[in-house]
Amino acid sequence: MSDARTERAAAQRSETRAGLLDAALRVFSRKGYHATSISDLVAEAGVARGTFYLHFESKNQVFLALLDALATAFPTALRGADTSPDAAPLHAQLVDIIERLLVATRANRAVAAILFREAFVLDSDVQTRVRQFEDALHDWLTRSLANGQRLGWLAPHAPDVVATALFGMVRQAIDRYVVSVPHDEVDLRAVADGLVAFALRGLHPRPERDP
Amino acid sequence: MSDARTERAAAQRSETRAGLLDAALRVFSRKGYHATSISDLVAEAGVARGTFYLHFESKNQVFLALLDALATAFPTALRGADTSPDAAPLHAQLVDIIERLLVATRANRAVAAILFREAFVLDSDVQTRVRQFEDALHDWLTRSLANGQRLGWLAPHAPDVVATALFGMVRQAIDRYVVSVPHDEVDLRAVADGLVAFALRGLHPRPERDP
Amino acid sequence: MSDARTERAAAQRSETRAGLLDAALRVFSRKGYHATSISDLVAEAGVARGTFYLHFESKNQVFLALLDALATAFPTALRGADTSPDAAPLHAQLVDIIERLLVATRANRAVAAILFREAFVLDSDVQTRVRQFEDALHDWLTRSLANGQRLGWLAPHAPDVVATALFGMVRQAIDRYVVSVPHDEVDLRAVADGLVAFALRGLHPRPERDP
Amino acid sequence: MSDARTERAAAQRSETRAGLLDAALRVFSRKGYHATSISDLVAEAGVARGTFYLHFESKNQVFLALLDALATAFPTALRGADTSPDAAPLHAQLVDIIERLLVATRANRAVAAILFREAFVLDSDVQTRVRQFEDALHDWLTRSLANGQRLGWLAPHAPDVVATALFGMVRQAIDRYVVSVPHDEVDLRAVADGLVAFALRGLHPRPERDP
DNA sequence: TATGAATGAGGATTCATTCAT
DNA sequence: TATGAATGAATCCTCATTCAT
Repeated sequence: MSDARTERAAAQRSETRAGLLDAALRVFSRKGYHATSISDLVAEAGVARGTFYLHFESKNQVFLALLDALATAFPTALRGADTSPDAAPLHAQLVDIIERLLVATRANRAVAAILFREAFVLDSDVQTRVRQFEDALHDWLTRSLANGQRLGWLAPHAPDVVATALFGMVRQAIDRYVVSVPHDEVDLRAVADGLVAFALRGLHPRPERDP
Repeated sequence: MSDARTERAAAQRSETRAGLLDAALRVFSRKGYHATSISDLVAEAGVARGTFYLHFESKNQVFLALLDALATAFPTALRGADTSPDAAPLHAQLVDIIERLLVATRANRAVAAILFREAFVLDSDVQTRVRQFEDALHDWLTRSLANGQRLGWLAPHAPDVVATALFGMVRQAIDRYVVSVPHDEVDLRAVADGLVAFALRGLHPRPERDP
Repeated sequence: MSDARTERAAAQRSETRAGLLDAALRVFSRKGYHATSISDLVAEAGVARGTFYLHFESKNQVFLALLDALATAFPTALRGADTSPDAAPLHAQLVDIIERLLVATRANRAVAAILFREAFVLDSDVQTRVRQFEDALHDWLTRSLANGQRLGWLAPHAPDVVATALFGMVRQAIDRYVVSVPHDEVDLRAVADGLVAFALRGLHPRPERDP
Repeated sequence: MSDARTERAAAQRSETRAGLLDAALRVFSRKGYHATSISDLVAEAGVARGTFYLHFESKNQVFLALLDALATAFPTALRGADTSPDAAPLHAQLVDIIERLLVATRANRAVAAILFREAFVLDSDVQTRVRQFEDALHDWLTRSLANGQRLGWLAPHAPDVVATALFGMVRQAIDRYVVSVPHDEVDLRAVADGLVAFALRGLHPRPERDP
């Protein structure tokens, strides 16, 4: 009974929670995760200190909640890429994927900044989660590379090392062209194109092109 | 006057300082920079709290002192590489340089760990210093690439993006094969070789090899 | 919304603050300002250390808050004096004013003690405030004396020196008869009378009275 | 035996002690007593920290040693005044005494500053000594005044109050015209003259002068 | 006697967290 | 559910004092 009242309360509750997440995003962007105190959070959100603990156990849980948004945005963005065999050639497909990745990250710039720069001051359980995600990604990359080599699609470099290299390339590109840049003034398609071109062709001048 | 006494005092002083630096290295490795308190430091070094402040102004200064060791080790290591024109071919030279870089980093693993993982919780002046170093390195890389392209030695990719990619590759390799690995069980020459091969040739299977 | 809760909270807050001020008054009286630590304060008030910083920024702010009480009591006390032209003769009026001054000071004995004895260990901004107040008072006294001399009401002594002397007289009287005396056992009217008599007539035996 | 060596050692010892006292005077003048640390003292004196404790038990003892100089200078200065019955008239004699007092204080300005402004942060035994000195002076003044009144030389005001007033007058004059003034730019004879004139004649315009 | 490195008690301050309302 | 005053553990840092040389 009194469903209306219950519903209303639930709505208000999730509103408060959303307000806290919004505020967190803003303060984290401004001061960084580590330098932000619970006081800063509740002040920005305009709620009482105690209210925070009704919704989150700790600052880490806030970050995890924000991370969920990123974790959702990523697959969504990538799912939009057309990877069917008869679509664009490999190069264009890869550029498309990388660009979507960069754009999705830019939409969650503040979270990405924490993830890349302050992961090590997060609680150890969050660190574990992040590390697991990275490991999973690295393993998937390594297997994909090994597979591509077996099929003759890729040059036969050490898969583990190349996976590491690819991961580092993209990570640094995100840091440089997305996280460190205050506004959306970088052409991410050009960046994606440059990365893919380099990753596919390498720095060696191609002798066969000369003639 | 009384040089003997003065000398002995100075010796004792620098011994204590060295002990503090050693202890810092150990505790930072174990708990991370941010999670380490001055209490932890002096407990590990076996000196009184006040003694710390006799030698360092703050935890940041300790890190800077440790960083100096790394900053010294790097050029020394790289100077050993033979980069004369008639030495080994480019590939072998690059492998040599990268390997020396990785080895030198391994010798200062704890400092590198802080540098890569916790740079953002260091004092802003240290952050500035680190950022300046990275920027200088990036600029040098970019200019070198542009130069190599003009001379026809390198493929014409976007220099800024490629510099970013190269930086990220090496950084991630250091993180994965040096910092994250507790003991010296990784063959860094193999890693260096893999990185250089990938960076020079790219992932594309080489058509000219097919026939 | 929920005015009752907010009001109650505010009441509790100002109660705690008052308790801290009360405690401060007691401890300052007992140990002096400089010798009192924040620990002493909170122990006397029976609150936690952190609570102190919820209400005051520093020990200095506590003193300033106590000083406000004195700064309020003074004008109030003096306003009670009847200084209309057709009231009592000058001598009686002056005695009344000085007595009210001494009584008001006695009601804030602990603060006066700090003000007179430990002003120089207070923060420099408090020192500045105190010094400004003293300077203003000295200037007012000097101008009043010069004025009285021009009108023929006062003997033609050097106004600046006499202002200094008057200030010192009252100050020392406060120190001796108010601050240094634990209880209210001094007849402040008699003190005021003695001061005024001396200040008006001087030590010289009055020749004209002899005959 | 070896008297020469012993003597030389004693000479050096008292030289070090004198150097510390000199340094103390300088630093106290610059930073005030309370704000001066032992470190400041030994740094200014150019000796080691331990050396300080070979000569003084504490900062308080340094101040006491400096106070001795003042305690010696005072009687010396006053002894120079000609107080024989057939010398100058009372007024002139008093001016002479007060001026000598002010001048002697000016020669020991730094010590006087501490005495007047920071007496309450000194050790309790020093406080006791200072208080005893003040009490003795007050008692002597009171007795002298009572005596003068009995002999008809002085007007019959309350001796205790007048003693307090006189003490405060001089004290404040010292504070204003000696301690607070950086250089010797005040005409202390004029100040002494103003004080004595005021103390003898009072503020009341003298009716007998009018005709 | 002089040195100066080391000591550690003591003080200030912050901030995540609790709990009565 | 929301509030916000209170808590107190944890941390940084200073400085008078000691003591081996």
